[in-house]
Amino acid sequence: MARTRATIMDIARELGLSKTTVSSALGGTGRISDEKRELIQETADRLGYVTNRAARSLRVNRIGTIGLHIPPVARSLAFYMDFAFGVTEGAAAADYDVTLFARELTPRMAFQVDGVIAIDPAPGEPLVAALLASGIPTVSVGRYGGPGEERVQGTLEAHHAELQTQVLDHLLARGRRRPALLAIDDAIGSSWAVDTRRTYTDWCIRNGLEPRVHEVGANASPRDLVAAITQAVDIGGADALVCGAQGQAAQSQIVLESRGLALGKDLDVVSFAGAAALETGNPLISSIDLAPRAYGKAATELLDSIIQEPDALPVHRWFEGASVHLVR
Amino acid sequence: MARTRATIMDIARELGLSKTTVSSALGGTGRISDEKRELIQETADRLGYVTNRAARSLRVNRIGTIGLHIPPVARSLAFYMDFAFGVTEGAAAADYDVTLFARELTPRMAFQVDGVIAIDPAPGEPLVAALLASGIPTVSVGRYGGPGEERVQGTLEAHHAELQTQVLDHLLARGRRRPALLAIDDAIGSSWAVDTRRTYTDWCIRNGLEPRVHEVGANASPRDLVAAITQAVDIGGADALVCGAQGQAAQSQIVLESRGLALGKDLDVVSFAGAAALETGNPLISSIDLAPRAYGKAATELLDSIIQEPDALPVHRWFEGASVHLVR
DNA sequence: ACGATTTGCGGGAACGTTCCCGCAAATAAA
DNA sequence: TTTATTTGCGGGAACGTTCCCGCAAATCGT
Repeated sequence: MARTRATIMDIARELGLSKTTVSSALGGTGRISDEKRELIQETADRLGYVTNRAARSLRVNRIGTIGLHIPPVARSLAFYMDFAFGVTEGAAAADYDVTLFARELTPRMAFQVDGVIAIDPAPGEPLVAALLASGIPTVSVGRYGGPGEERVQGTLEAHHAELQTQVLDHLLARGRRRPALLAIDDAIGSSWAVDTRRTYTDWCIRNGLEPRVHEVGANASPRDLVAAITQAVDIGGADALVCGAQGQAAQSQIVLESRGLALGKDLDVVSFAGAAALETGNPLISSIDLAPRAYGKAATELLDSIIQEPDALPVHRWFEGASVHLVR
Repeated sequence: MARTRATIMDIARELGLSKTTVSSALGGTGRISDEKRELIQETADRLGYVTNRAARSLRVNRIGTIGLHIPPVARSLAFYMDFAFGVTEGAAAADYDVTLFARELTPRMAFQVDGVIAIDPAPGEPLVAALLASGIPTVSVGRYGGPGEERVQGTLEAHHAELQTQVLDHLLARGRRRPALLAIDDAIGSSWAVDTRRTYTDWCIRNGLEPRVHEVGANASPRDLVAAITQAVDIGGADALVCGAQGQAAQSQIVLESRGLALGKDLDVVSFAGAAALETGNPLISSIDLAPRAYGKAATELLDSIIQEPDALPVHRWFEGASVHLVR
């Protein structure tokens, strides 16, 4: 069909105007009468004009692409997938492409992006460190605790501590006194994983409860999970399960129910990172909805603002889109 | 650090040559003495030169980006995440970027890519249909059964039927006579889902067994899964569970083991789409490893060849990277 | 009414590549 | 030796934008 796209010159010729006029009309710059601006916009639509990103990139000296780094250990989680789509959504709005960053960083990759979003980076994650060293505008979602942290120009964080405390308080209000945390293995070491553990422990101490932490591992097999649950409930006598990773609360639900235990009565299960159809909206599971899609979009917006203003001081921003869902 | 990248002109000046010479040396075109070619390559590396994709795109009239469409229903599956990384890997090798396609297609998106990969498209998936209508080179991974199918210029398929039959035969060899299929809800309607069901049913009939199909839904909650398993085993008296979706076999494992059933003895569980750490390599679960990463890479290679040769006839290609893992 | 300013628009260059062509020197064919 | 051909390289244009500047006409201030 449309083998060769309409250019700005086609519009100009069609209307007997100059390319400059058309360009500034479309770009919203310069001084142009409203009538002409509308006229130009109209014919642009009619001709199916879409601006040639290569030409623009070349001219304005911007790549038009942002990189997205997802921690290798945890890529399978739905959270990251949703987050990625949130990023692309925000990117499209600001006229960026998104490229996924795989393991190793070739120097060329660093030059092919205007900026990078790293979600839940482990401190010292080699790819991120390399990116930072090359001076590329970088947003860390969750704090990056590794070397070169001072070069991170933007950090986006959710109110994990507050949200988690709300859920824990709710547990307390329901009379639970022996809640156990199914914590993600520390090997990941993301600020989220670290903070979660700390929030839980501090909260326990503050409320005079004994912390019960059980490691599970981000890619835990169902068997590992069962083992951890058994350990927590049978040996530890837990009366509530606080699940860190997405989906683990829902899985715990089956395990416990298959033992004849009733959620909400015999014990409670809550999720710190509720999965869409599994936990969020589950009438028996209190959960935190991290709103990954909006989270990703917010990250892109932050990155974009940093790219626009490269010399600004490092900025820390809070993501306000997360929410808790409490049962009953 | 590197605020402004070295250009081809910088290399030319440094060596007292012309940009043409440098360009063709780097691009491997034209007639150049080997000595000069090496020399140019050397200094290019030394200066950290990396070709400006915008300039190249503009000149050679190619976008340098391919779109990836993942079915909205099933995005959370690890398979698609791995597949996406396989695509980016292959794309990097052929010097493409990858952009994720979200729900709606704005006409501009269609013009911002050289081609599209659609993995497991539902027949009639609106985004894919729109893409096809716009005449963009398109690869369908799994068959696209919808309107405009004749415009699909490349199809990549794995030998699902053969692989699945191997697994089923293995079940038969182990003495199982009442295997039940946990099938993904037909709403998705991808060729994989349809073929799977058909393969199972035909195989049953061929072997004189009664087909037992239980719907589960791609985003089934653990509870739904438990219900299906209960139905299959308790009511249907199944002696083997054939799981369609990734991760369901591993979940079935817990459900069954928590009932005191021994996998491999009392009954068998197999997966038609083994998840990496959960099922593939699980000593109790036979599974098909779809090798999503390699699969994705193969898809990009196919798409690239189509982009190079736009007028070729539609091509169907088999992906040979999948494999089965049989227990014992 | 006359100068100053603003408004509306166009010419041209530049971004970094690739590619077509041209041309001298070297080499081969006669 | 003379004539063809090949080899090695450079000049210049073009891809589609954006942006700086210039300039006439319209509008304003007094």
